[in-house]
Formats: sequence, structure tokens, C-alpha cells
Amino acid sequence: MALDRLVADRQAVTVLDVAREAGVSVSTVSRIINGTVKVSEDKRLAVEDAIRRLEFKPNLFARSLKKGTTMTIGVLIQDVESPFFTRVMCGLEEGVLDTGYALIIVSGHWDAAEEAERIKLLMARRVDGLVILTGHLSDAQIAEFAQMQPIVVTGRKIDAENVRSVFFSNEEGGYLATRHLVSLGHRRIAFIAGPPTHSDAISRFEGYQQALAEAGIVLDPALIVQGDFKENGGVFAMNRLLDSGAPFTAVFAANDQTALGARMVLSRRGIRVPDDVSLVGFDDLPTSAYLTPPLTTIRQPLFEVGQHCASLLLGMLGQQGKAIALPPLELVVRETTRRV
Amino acid sequence: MALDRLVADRQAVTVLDVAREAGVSVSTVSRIINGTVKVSEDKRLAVEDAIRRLEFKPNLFARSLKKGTTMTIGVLIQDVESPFFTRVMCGLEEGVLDTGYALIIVSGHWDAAEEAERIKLLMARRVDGLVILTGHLSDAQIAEFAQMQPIVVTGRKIDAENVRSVFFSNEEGGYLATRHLVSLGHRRIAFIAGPPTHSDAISRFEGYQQALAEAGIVLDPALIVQGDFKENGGVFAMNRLLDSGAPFTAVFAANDQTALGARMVLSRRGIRVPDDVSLVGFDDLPTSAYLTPPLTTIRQPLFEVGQHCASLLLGMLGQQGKAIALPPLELVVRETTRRV
DNA sequence: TTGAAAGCGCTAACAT
DNA sequence: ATGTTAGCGCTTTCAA
Repeated sequence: MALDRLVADRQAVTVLDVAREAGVSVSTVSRIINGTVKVSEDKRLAVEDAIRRLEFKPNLFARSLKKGTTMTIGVLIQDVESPFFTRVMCGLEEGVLDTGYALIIVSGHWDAAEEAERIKLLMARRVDGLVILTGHLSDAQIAEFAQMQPIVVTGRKIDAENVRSVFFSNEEGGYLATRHLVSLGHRRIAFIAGPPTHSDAISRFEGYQQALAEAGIVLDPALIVQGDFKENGGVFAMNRLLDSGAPFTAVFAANDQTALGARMVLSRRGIRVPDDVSLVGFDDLPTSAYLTPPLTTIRQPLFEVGQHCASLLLGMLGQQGKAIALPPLELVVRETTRRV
Repeated sequence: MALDRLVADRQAVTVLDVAREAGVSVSTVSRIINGTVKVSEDKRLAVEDAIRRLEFKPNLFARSLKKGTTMTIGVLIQDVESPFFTRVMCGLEEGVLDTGYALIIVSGHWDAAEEAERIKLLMARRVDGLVILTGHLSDAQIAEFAQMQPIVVTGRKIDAENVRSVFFSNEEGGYLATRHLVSLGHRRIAFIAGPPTHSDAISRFEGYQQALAEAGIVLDPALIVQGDFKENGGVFAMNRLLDSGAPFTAVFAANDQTALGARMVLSRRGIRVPDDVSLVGFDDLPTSAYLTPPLTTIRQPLFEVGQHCASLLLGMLGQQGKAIALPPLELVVRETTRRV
């Protein structure tokens, strides 16, 4: 059977083989590999030559077992398909490049129980550190997990030992988006919310309220509809909003995916963007610049967030992570908004 | 109490701890965990209780070291941010759920050298199997890698030991897309190609040519422009096409992202879709249904491809993977195409 | 049925 | 500077 043959063929080369081949002891081989202690030049050459000839690859698991470190970082995301997360992932990936660390990615699918489950899985694999990208875990739970290994968490501020948080003001973003609309003369500004329990979503709503208050506009509950951060939520929300008959001239969608769904409904119902209704999103996803018309949105430095998380965690793991400056949130004015 | 001590010391609980707590030997504990041999009922209870009380999690690395298996599957993708890959990832993720296998994902960034590099990394981690999602590696290279561990590769047909390929006819998809346009009366059909070395891209082009030939339309080289499978490539290509002055009434873009870029240029130049120009994409990405207007495209069963890959690999690893039927390619007619 | 003991491949005392 | 050796936590003979 193929599997048997595979196992049979797979004569893993060990340090012992290398040692024999080079005529030295295993500890000398180990020392050369790890560069811990000085070794005479001729032996080094002999060993390096043997390693090359034998195509020796150290068994990381044996090493892990010995050193109690696994050189893996667990990443909890919510949805592999969300462009939001994948952008952060890119930064993370870049951040651990050439550090010897590998990433194990698991999805929580926006479910606290599943999240906890997945983290347990990660811990069973003895990951050296954890990156938790938003999610529904409670601060207490995270603090508890942090007793096992260092954690970097995004989207909220946690003050606990062994935890770093990467936090940037979604409230400010919501404020920026709404103020932009206000400055364009809009006063009837609808808001399509994100998941009600999602901290980012809540903050964005707060920013919306703040900008409204500042402009002396009273918040009309009829203009607030529920979305779910996905395209389809935007579709439902916009349909509901339109069906309610409440008049509005602008919409602030809690994220770009929501905006995309909303925009489709608008177009389908013959409502022009931005001529009839202005639209602002949040995230500046890679595709948002290519929509028709290109979407005005709030740019989050997602890639840098990923890099920053990596750097923070590496720091906690005693590695010298390069410091990453986190750019601020930024309003990107494109073509879905105009003066009323 | 033992638990307190262990938790306080933050020390990993080992089989030895469990054995002591339950008053049995380590081998008995191991036997119970693995269910290999029958063990008396009272001891089993005692051990299971101890495991629960101590919150014992077996160290997978030690187990790996002993058994020579790591319970990890390496996945080579090209781009974490591409919706194409993430959709397949989802299926993969679902496919290994509850099997005990974890996925390690690495990106090749469409570069053969980087791909080989990343695979070496994966092999250094002794992954039990590999899933290679398209890419630029040669068949020979893959066959060579397959000597170390079983491989499932997508997007091409490889006949080699220890390799399974998941292949579906991009050529047929290209044919379907083009024939749809032809059936709508179009005869001047432009094609925005994918990366010239990408096998999927090449096949789609072949399908295009085939449909044209079948309809007795001679291929006009002026109507073929180069893209790169990304939005920006679509932008450049469409600009070039328009600037060339070559007349056309329809465009087949080699993938949805390309179509998105092309569509933005069209809109920006005041060319209406589908009134002036019909547009067909390829992939049916999650967002494509939400474009304005919703994109006519070829649906690839990407999620199922992921599941299928998982099932195939699990099978090669001696696990009982559930068989997944791969749905065929399918033309999804939405609103970017119309009769000329 | 159970326990004792021998490793899996590696690193790091401890010797020399 | 180099070799010898004792484990890391687990599974699996081999005995009993």
C-alpha cells in the first residue's frame, strides 16, 4: 500500500547520522546548528558538509519537546473569507516572515463558544503565542487564556498580564464618516449597523451619534437599521429602510461589505448613488476602490495592524520585533458621496 | 491538591501526573487515551476522572515524536487576500474539522521560487500531507516533493505516485462563458487574459477560442488584452482595449476580479453595462452577486473543491474521508450581459 | 490486564 | 573545545 511504502522510504536523517558522517559527536552537531558555542573551524566545515550531503532537516518537534517552545503562533480569526481579516492576515504573515515562526489559523465564525473551542485546540498544540482578532470572547476569558501563553488582541483594550491590545478608534472612524456627510449638507443620514454585540460595530455607531450631536441633528431611530457586517445584511437593511418610507439623503454603512449590499439594492430600485443618495462605508477593502462608483469609506490600516500584532507578540516572546507605527484612520473620499 | 500545584506552577500536566493522580501506570493512561487495548472499568473511570480534574491535554509534539506523525496538513496558497483562495480554504477548513488535523497555511505569492521555499518550510515542520492550490511549481517538482508526503494539487492533472489532483475544466468554463455571449448575438468579443503562465488562465483562453471557432468567428488579436487576475490588471487591460479603438460589444474577463476592474473603467468612461457592452467574469466570488449590476459569471464550486481536497488527502493519510461530489462548472446569468 | 522500561530526535548540563 | 549522557512527554514493546 502506498502509505506503507511512504513510511518505509522516509528514512529521516537525524543528528546522529550527521554526527557519524562528520566524525564528531551529536552535541557538536547541535552546537553548530544552534550556534550556541564556538566550535573549531574544521569540524564546523565537516558538519556543514555532512548536513548538506545528507539533506539533514532538524526535527522541529523533537526540538519543541526539549525546549518547551513550538515556534508556532496561533491566530484566531472569525472568517477566512472576510477581506477584513485576510488583510490583517497578510500583515501578520509579513510580520513573522523569516522569524522561524509559523502561523496556525483557526476560525471562530463569530461564535463565542466556537472561539473558545478553537483556542483550546491551539493551546493543545502548545502554540507559543496567540493573536486574537476581535471576536466575542470576554475580557475575563482572554485574561485566563493569557495565563498559558502571551496574547495580542485587536479591537478592544484589555488590561491584563501577558496581554497586549491593538486598538484603534472605531468611534473616531464613525465620527469621520458621518461628519463628512454632514459637511456635505446632509441631515437625514441613515445608519446600517453591524452585529449588535460587536465592539467595533458599537463604536462606529457611537461615532455616528457623536457627529450628529455635534451638528445639532437629532437622531431619528427610524433611520437606524440592523445589518450584520456582510453583504446580505446590507441588502436586507436597505430594503427595510426603503420600505419604511423614512426619508434620507445619505447612508453610513458600518462596513464596506454592508455598503456593497446596500448599494446593490439602491441601484436595483433605481436610486442613483451619489445623485440621489450618498453612501459611505468603513474599512476600505481592496475591492472598494473598484466599485461603480468607487466607494467613499474610512480606511483602516489593516495590514499594519497585522504587522503590529506580530511585532508585539514577537516582543513578548523575547524576539526583537521591528516596531511598526500604526497609521491613523483616514477618510477616503471617492465617488459615492456628494453635496446634497 | 495536585491541580492547584500544577496550575500555580503553570506547569503542563503530563501523563505521569495523571497516572499518579489515578493511581495507575503511565502506560495504562496512554492506553485509555488511545483506546488501543481493553482496560478494566474502574481504572478507566479513575483515569478519566483524573484527566478531567487535572485538565490534562496530551502534548501533541511528544506524540508526534513517538509516532512520526504530526497531525498537521500544509496548505500552499498564492495569496491570502484572494477571494478565490479563501473560498477554497473554507472548504478545506470544513473538511478537516474534527479530524484532529490542523492546517498550516503559507503563501507563495505567485512565485515559483517562493513556493518551493515555503514548501520546504512546511516539510521542515514534518506536515503529514500537503495541499497545493495551483501555482507555478513544475509537475516534476511536485512529484519530487511527493516523495516526502502525500500531496493533493488543484488546477492541473498530475500523474505521479502519492499525488492526487483535483482538476476541473477551466477550458469548459471559458467555453461556456463565450458561448453565452455568442448566443446573445455578440461577435466582437474581447478577452482579458490572466497571467500568461497560469494554467487556469490558459485553459480559459482555450475555451474562449473554442467557442469562437465553433461559431465561425475568427479570433481578432486586437481583442485580446493581458490582465493579471487582479482588479488593477482589469483596469489597465480595459483602458488599453478602449484606447486601441478596436470595436467590441462584449468582454469575457478571465476572472471576476479582472471583470471588476474592467467594469470600473467602463463606467468611468461612460460606457454602460450591459447596454453598451456585455461583461462576463469567472469564479462567482461572494461579492460578485452584489455588484452593480450583478455580474454574469462562471461558478466554480470552490468550497467543494476545498472539501474534496481535504477528503482526498485524508484518504491518503489512511483516514476515512467523506467523499465529496464535485459539482460541475456552471454559467450564472445575472445582469451584465444582454442581447446585442 | 497491567507495569516497567526502552526509545522517538533533539538540546543542554556535566564532564573532560 | 568536545564528548557523554540525561531527559522533554509520549507510545509501545516486553514481561509479569
